[in-house]
Amino acid sequence: MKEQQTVDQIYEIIEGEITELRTKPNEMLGENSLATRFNVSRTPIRSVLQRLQENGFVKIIPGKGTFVKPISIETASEIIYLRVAVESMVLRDFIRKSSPTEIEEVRYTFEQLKKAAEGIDDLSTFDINLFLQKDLEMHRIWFQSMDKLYLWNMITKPHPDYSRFIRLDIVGAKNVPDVMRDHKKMMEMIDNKTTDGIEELMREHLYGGVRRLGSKLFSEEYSNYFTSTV
Amino acid sequence: MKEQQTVDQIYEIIEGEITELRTKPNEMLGENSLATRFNVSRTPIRSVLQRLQENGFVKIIPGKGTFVKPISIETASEIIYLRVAVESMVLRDFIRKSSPTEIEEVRYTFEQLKKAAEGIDDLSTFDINLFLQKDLEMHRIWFQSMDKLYLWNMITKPHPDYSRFIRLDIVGAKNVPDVMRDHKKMMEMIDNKTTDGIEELMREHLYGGVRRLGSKLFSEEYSNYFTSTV
DNA sequence: AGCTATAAACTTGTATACATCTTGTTATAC
DNA sequence: GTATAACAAGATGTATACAAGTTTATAGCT
Repeated sequence: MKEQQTVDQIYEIIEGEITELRTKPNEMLGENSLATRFNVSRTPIRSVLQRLQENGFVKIIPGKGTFVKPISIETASEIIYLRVAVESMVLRDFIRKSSPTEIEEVRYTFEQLKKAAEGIDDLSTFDINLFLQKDLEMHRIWFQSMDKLYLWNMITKPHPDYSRFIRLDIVGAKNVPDVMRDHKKMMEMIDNKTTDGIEELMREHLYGGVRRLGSKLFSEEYSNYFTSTV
Repeated sequence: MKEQQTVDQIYEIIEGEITELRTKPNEMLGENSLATRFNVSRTPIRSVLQRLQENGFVKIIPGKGTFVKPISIETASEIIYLRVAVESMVLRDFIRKSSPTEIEEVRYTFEQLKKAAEGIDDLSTFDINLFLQKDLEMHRIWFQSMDKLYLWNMITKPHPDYSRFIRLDIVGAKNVPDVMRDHKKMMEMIDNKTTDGIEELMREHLYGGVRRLGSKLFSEEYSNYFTSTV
């Protein structure tokens, strides 16, 4: 039996291409062309496309075709709202209930993050991926300490609207100072064991990328990536 | 072409049976037997089973069979945690930003809920489904007013662990006073425009069903419904 | 030229034969 | 009686032929 791996690999490839906006919204994904491309029959391709539809990446229209769904700004915004709500509560719980060992773990990651951010003055050596990785890890530790790893995976897994929306923001070196400022405040709250204003801080932190997008969304180039009601 | 409806109908039936614990955890769902039962070929059945796997209801093991996944109490608990976080923030935002019209809408539903709860003294006329419906509607209005209907659907759609977990709780007339007490407090907060203690109230409200379960979970009858680490 | 109708070339949905893996049984050697 | 090995039955994975809907193109009529 051909390994089940095949279907998973194909799924990852196509989902990645949609998320990275290489295959654009409203573009068609024909079963036959994909079957030819991956050198398999239509059966495993159909399996992949149905999974993609179940996760909201495409819409299958019988007799017509399978199409990449347009991006809904509203839905993306609601996902961010979700993250603010959950991450605020997790961080609040972490500040209240975490053990000294867990706090040390966060501080260690925070120091690594600071170190990664220091290189920003010399762009030739600055490693943006390392920075983003440490950023994510800090958030993850809070969830892990509070035994909420399932939620963490639910929040960080690819959401069709949110994932593509933030792709449009250039996550580059110029955002590093903002991120560092927010994380410094969070670290202070952990040290002082104060939880006041966490929600506002988390809103600022997570909605940051949205603000930076500005009017770029309404340019001709991207206008037909989105659903009607922008 | 046979209507796509067929697959959706079969999916709803099987998912319902799993959620209602009629098909029990670890039970096998054979493609052939299901194909015979619904009088279709294996193809649409496979489509259904793959969707069920994508949503976490079953696990497909090639060459062996498709099995209903056991319930994870930890995951169910995290879903409740998620609801507490999101609903707390939504209600807080509702209290801060809602218009008089929207408040009137909530009050109207609350009055209907009270009316539905009054019949509890006479169990012959008491309609538990009407009560639960009005309960849900009150929560939904908050989300709708804050333009968070996508989140509402995400939270209330069937989660394999959470949905089956709360099934074990007898959602009966005896819980009505608890629910009414919580909703009364929420209505007061809306009237007084105070948000203090919302999170604790929401924890009490949503974790209520869990507490009532008690040691029932560890009885012989149910013990093998769950994953190892209870 | 323009409009209409028919057919041809797409699309996805379904049924089925065959391949491959797992598991349990059964027969045979010891 | 026991252990091992071969086999049979049943499970999902894949490829393919055919069914049915949708769009496009083309031939023909006005």
